Amino acid sequence: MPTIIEVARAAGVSTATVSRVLSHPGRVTEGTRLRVMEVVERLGYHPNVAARSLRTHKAAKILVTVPDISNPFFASVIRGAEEAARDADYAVVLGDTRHDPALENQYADMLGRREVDGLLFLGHRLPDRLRSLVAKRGGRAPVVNGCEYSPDLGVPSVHIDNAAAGRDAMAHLVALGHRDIGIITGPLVGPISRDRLAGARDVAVHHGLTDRLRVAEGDFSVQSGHDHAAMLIAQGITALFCFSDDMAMGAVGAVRAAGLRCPDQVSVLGFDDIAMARFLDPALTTVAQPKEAIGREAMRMLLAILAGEGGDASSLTLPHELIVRSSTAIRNG
Amino acid sequence: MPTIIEVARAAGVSTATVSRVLSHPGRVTEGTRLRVMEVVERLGYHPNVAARSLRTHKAAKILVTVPDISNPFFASVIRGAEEAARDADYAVVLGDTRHDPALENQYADMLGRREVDGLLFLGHRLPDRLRSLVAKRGGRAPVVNGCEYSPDLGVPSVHIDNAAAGRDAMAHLVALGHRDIGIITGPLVGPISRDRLAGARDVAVHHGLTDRLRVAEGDFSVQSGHDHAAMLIAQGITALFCFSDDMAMGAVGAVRAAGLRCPDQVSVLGFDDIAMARFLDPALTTVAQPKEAIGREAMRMLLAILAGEGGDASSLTLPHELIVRSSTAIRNG
DNA sequence: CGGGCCGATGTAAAGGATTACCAAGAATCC
DNA sequence: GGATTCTTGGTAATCCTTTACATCGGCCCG
Repeated sequence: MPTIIEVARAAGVSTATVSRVLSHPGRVTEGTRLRVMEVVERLGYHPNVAARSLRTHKAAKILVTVPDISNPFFASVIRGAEEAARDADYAVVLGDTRHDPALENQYADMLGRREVDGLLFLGHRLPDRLRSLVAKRGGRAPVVNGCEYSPDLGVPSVHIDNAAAGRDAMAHLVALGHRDIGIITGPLVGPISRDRLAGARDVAVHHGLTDRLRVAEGDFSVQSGHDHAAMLIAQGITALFCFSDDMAMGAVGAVRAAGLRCPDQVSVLGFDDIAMARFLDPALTTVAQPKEAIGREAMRMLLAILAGEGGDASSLTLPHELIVRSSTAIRNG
Repeated sequence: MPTIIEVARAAGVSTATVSRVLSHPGRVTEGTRLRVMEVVERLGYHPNVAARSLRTHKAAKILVTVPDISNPFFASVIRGAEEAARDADYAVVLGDTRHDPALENQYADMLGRREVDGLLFLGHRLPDRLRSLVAKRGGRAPVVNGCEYSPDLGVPSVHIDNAAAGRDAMAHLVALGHRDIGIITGPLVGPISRDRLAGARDVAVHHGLTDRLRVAEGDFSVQSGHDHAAMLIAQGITALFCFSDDMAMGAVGAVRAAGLRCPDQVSVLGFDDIAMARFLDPALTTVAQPKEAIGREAMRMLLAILAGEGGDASSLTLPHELIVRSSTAIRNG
């Protein structure tokens, strides 16, 4: 493992020149550049990142925390984030927090240790440790949120218009003639679910269905979708709006388990449009989110903050789309 | 951002003592330990990782590369790996290589730059850059593979017995009376698919079905499962063995699209037992892999190599299990 | 032809922690 | 009580790069 000193010696130049060849090629003569590069190749030299990081105060790493990596929605967001990071020569450190605030804080400490340059968090909770940092530096703190939008957090974020999405979904079910509608939300501590629910409620109110709306709080997992759906079906709903495709999938299972058919007797509407949604039976009607774009744009926003670009970074709303497939149908009877 | 020097000054000790308090608490008196810790807390001191890493030659990071993070199987493996890493105070750097050898190599360079201490790769390709390293250090190189098993790679690995799994799955279909069986493999360049296929072939040969077996090479994605299944169905098969649940899901869609029913006219058998397999319609018969355990054990193996424990690390085979649900049934007519 | 400038390169000082080695005081033993 | 061993903690070298500043020619211009 050669160091810059050995390269310098072998090339007959100083370490400063070697460093410049690698980091600021424009600052050296073409001749020396070639001479040094030849030695670099021959010796297989790679600058030691710890030394570089110590000197430059940059880690070239971004921490991405996610509440549940086995949720395919988050996996896609991460993919987008990773791609954007790589394009800018940053690496992604992954933190799977399993919805655990203690783990979220533990990971957030990496920012304090300067182990990473920034944090992109996909949950809804801003780790306690970061409160003061964000309070002090506001939109200039190297912290960005993906998916959730809560202005009071003081952290820029990339997301869809969840209230509008909730309205669109609900309006679709109402338009199909459904009156007894059940909703399975995600954790209501998060603005995502609250906004979607608020949107859905708007539509219910507008159609005088306020009292007939049934709401259950799920956790985005297949299992919770299944369990809550079973309960709501027993209460006589004819349509279910689930805040994730995973839960919708569980709900379809519950419909069948109850001896009913989807969409004939119970319509099910999901959220996210994960890859397999179209291949399910019935193919899932769902609200598509631009998953990779959310990750990509959130990462870009974070990198822009790190580069000191622009004014105070603010939030970005990306478009969603209701995709009608076969899991929703006109109310039967 | 205080440094160790400021802490030392404030506590009235030398930097060496502060360092010892933090890294080797046993080497100092309880009294000084408390005194130093008090200052550490008060100042909010965190050791700078770049400096530590420069000095100790350890990055406390492991690179995990995955061909496709949006594949739920890999997501689960990563979750297990991340957990094991965290338990040992290592962080996970994520590399989504998208099956691209160039990206695999780019990520592998992180090992050369000492940016990470080890590599856990979940694909089937050992990056070129690592060839010589592995050739030289064999099982002592900080490189471990998850899922795939190829002895000729010279890299320790954690996996199931894919040949046996292939036999089990095939035997199940044959026992149900199927004779015209189609197989949709993953990329055949990888040993996973080759081993499973070999196992399946064994059973076919044993039952004199060699000539009736139809094999198509997929890529584990839902879409490829759908497309290849459509083709095989047209050739008259009555059962399909897919090497991933995603592909099985696509295959079930193709069965329906062909106007047939699963499992009545075409049985479909998957692989992995992803979370939603049981909630699909029909609930998927599949070969379960201990996904998180694979990740966890592979990470532990890697950490053991880094700790210099044990002899040459070798491979570990974890148990698989055929889970019979409703997507496979006795051959009809 | 001399001074000023500019571009290319070298010199050396950070950057912040760990730890080998050493010194000094305390405990132990005969 | 003096020699010896253990503890405890300090001194300072070291890990490897980056970069501010210094230097040194060469070139241009008056």
